[in-house]
Amino acid sequence: MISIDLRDRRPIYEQIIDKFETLILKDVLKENEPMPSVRSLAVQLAINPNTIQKAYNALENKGFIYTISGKGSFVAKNEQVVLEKINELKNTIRQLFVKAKDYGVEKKDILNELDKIYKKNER
Amino acid sequence: MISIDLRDRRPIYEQIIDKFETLILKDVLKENEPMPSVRSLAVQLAINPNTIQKAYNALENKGFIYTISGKGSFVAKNEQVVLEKINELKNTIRQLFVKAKDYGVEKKDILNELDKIYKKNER
Amino acid sequence: MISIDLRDRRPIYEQIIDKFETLILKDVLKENEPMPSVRSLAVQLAINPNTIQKAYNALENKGFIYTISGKGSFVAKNEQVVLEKINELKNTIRQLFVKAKDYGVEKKDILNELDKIYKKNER
Amino acid sequence: MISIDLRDRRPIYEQIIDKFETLILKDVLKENEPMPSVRSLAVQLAINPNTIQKAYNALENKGFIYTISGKGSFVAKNEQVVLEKINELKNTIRQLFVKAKDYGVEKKDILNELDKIYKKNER
DNA sequence: GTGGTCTAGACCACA
DNA sequence: GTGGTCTAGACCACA
Repeated sequence: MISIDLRDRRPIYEQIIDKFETLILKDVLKENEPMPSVRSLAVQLAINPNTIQKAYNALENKGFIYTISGKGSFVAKNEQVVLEKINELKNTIRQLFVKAKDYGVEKKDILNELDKIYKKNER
Repeated sequence: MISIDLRDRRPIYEQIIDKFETLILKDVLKENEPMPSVRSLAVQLAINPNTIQKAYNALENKGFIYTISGKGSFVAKNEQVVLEKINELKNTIRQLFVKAKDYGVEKKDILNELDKIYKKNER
Repeated sequence: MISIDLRDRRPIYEQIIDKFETLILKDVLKENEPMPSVRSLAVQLAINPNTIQKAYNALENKGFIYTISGKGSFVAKNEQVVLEKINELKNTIRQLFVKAKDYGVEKKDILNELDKIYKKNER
Repeated sequence: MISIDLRDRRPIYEQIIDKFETLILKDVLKENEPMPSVRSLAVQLAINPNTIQKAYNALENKGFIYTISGKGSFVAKNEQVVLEKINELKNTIRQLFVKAKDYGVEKKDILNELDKIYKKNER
């Protein structure tokens, strides 16, 4: 489910956070579903448990998971977190549009990219 | 011309690289124009010359500037580098479109953002 | 494994880059093998860690090693890098052949040198 | 006759030395022929006269030119210098052959390169 | 004056 | 422990 790219320049715990955020936002991991235990994931990825713990703590702080001590961690996915994340994404996209315009990229080129992803008559 | 944001989490030398890349790509700095000297920029930004040097080396490796030892550094801006950079930008944008679709963002929302930057009837 | 020649006119960091490139291309250092840590190599060669760091950064940029921050650096050796390096070498040799011809060196003299290295009936 | 590549990473005076050595060794500049005056070359190349002077001094030290004060510099080309230079070149070539063998380049590949320069039945 | 290299030494994030 | 960044400061070659 989760894999780590050692060649990736980002720190491991950040990659883990990112992977789980994506899985939760894509609804692959549903609300209240149990997260893999810190230990099992550490073994599976051949990574120090401290690193996994650090990632889980961050995910909890951000509101993506909740922990019941003695039972484990579970997917939280409150609606507010999802909206925040989507807004953040829109902002990033808008900034890149500004950059693109500055560099002389034409509007039609971007529309072209957009149509590759959202097919022609899709919403 | 150049300023450093100490609150920015990125390292100083990376901010400098980024600033100059943008200035060169936006054609604010024209081909063969002299770059500020390492020392003068270091004084102006109140930063150690080694840090500036590191940024300039990276800019030279990437093909944005060329250096004549004993004379200074100058804007290179070969066409290939510009095209590469623009392609890279388009790729990033496409990946974000995929992410947006995955998260359930609708096409019209993105078009909306696009029209904020490239006004309605602009190319 | 690695040694520095202080009489060599090339800067220290360049010598280090060169030594490791050779070890990797000769397959003395195999893929994914750990590189000596920056600090340990600095102690061993009695050289400042910054200088080693500079060499390792260059090796990473060139694709010879990859770095996991907090864990260390490892031999990358992707096939493309090897091929590039070999091509570069062939080009250098060809240019020297041109120079030799210009200077009036005869073909048999070069063949003679070649046979000293690749023994008579070797491939 | 002479041109400088500002993008070349080698110092200017070294490029000048190299260019003249080549011209003399190729017999383009014949013995006792006058060298361009320091001033005229400085103007022509838009370079500081000190830099030209430094190159001429080096060429004189190496035995490629001789100077008659008040009259100018002239091509020397003594036979010994030529032989030294050719030997140096052969050594460089031999070292590259060793490197090539180490990297797994086959003998026939090098012979192939050689035949590109010295046509098939040439001496 | 200009860039290039190097040292000594510090502090930080990450594993 | 490991790499990454940065400072202060020195010395050198080159123009």
